[in-house]
Amino acid sequence: MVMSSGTEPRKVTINDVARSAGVSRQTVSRALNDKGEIGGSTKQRVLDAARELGYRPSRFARGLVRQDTTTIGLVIPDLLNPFFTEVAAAALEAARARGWHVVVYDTADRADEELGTLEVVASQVDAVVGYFSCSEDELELFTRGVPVVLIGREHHSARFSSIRIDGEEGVHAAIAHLVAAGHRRVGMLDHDGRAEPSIRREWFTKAAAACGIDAGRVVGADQSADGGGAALRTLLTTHPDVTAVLTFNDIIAIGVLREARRLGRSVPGELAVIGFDGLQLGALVEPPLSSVALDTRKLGALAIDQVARLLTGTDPLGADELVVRAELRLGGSA
Amino acid sequence: MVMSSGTEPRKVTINDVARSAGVSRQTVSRALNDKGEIGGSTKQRVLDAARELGYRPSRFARGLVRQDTTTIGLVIPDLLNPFFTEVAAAALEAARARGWHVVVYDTADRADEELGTLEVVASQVDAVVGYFSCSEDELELFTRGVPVVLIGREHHSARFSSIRIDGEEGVHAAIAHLVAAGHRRVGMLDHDGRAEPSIRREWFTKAAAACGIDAGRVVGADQSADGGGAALRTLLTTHPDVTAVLTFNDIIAIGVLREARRLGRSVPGELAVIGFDGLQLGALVEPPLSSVALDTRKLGALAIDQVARLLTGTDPLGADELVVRAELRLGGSA
DNA sequence: TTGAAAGCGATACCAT
DNA sequence: ATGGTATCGCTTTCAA
Repeated sequence: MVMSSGTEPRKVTINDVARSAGVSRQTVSRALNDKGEIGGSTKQRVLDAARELGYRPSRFARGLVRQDTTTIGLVIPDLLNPFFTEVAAAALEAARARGWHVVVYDTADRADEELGTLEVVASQVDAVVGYFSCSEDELELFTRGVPVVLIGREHHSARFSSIRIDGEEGVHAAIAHLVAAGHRRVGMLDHDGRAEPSIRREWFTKAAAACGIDAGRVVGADQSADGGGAALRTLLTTHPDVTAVLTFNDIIAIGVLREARRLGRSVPGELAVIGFDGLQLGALVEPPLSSVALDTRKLGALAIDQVARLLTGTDPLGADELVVRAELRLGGSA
Repeated sequence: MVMSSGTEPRKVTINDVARSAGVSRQTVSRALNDKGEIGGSTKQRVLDAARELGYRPSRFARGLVRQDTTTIGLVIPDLLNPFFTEVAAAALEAARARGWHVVVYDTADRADEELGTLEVVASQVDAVVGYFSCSEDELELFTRGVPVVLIGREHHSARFSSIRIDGEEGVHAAIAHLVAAGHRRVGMLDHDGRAEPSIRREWFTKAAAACGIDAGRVVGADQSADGGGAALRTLLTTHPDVTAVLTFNDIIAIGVLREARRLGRSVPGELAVIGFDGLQLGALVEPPLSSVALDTRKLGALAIDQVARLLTGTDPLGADELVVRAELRLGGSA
């Protein structure tokens, strides 16, 4: 265990162990892998030699010959965002159940570095799962050959699978709930879309129409609690008459709750709030957040399941099965 | 790109590409790795063939020969716990800066599976970082040869490094702050220690003594918001006279805030609350949580830094440098 | 510019 | 029970 001073601790290989124990490589291999067909004393001698030398089998050499170990890459925009944390935890759990390894990459919302990351990721894993902000063409280019499963984003190329989030019914239920409670002027805090309005906003618009209320009170919000607070102020300025608000996600909603408190506006009395995502975090705030809730565990599990099918070649799930439906979960904020 | 039906999509190797392009393996290698010494047209032909066949270099074969790519294993008890999320995010960021890959393992607080996980982890990575509940002997046994950096836990064996969390001053500041505000009966919600009281409780005891107040009002709490709420009830039963409370961590403190609200006890008026960890989450609740705050980014960065030293053989940081000091950060809850 | 051959570090298959 | 040899897929070194 003592290193000869001045020497680089060069990697100890199976050959070193074999030599030291006075046996052949294969015997070493047998001893270390608990295969039978080896004498007890020999085995012990090998094990001792291995420990003595501090031998660690190379995962590369091993992976090269036994083509098992599956590793998937999980790409997340921001692990500090509780929603992604939940998805990541779910994916980790599902992968773990299969004995897979998961390399996590937090792209830190840096779209500029995303492609570079993606290329590296793709070269290191058997499949990629997650959220990407780049175009499909770019995705395709930088993940050549690797199965890719997108979460919460539609795909057009057949190269990809995606887990769709269907919040249409849930949002409808939310709006219906608000309307039933007497609300007529319901606002929405959408996310700060770079371009088009979000699909969640479309659900809002549709539900509003179905419930016979106006859907024009919309402002954009940065995806953070602070962003939610700021957006609420804007909304109350541009549309002082709103009595309820639906938000793009729970983080924004939580910011709204906080801001409402600061403004002295009681929730749900003077302002009803419904978020989207159903984060566990929503139960910690006051009042507990009502939300169009997603089953994040199912989200992660589905993604991993689809990866498994893609990897093994067994019939992949169809688009209709790759859906997680959101449903209204009442807290106390609406 | 069309697969002959009925055939297993057997792995495409560099040889297939070489054959298809009518060149040798090494030429293919050159083309793919952007080495010079290759004709433009040849290169293009190879690239085309590779794309055509859907060729992906084996990461094992590649890793075997160029011994670069470093992968570290991050072991976390529960990714859904915001504290560990923050640490994980920090470690990911630090690793990313070095171009390392991080395989994340969420042991889901299952001590029974931890050793098995550990053994697998150790065989798949170049170093291991994280939180472990097993003994050092077990750790040593199941991570033979791999550098290990423990976070927030002392080590005795020289085999390990650890990042120490020093909250002594911070806790002292917290207690001093409470005492200065007139509090004399300060309780503590420690974690539900399996055995000894936590080190954080020791800090509390010490600080209380220094400030001349009693440190006997302590009850254990499960590490969750609900646990914090329940513990507060217990505390108020056993020690109805407390006017302030320090908690083992922020999650517990947040549960306390919620429970206090339910009990109609105003914070900080009728009950001052100070947590530990300084989670970002603390800013989202009402009132914003005062906390003995840890620099989680530094925590992660230090761990990764030490791993780097261990891996390269450059002088590792000493125990005195592997410390993250906590400091009191006032929110509004105390 | 290209190719042949020699590893990288392990396991598997077949002898003995 | 043990060892020899081929092999996994790729890069590097050295010739041509």
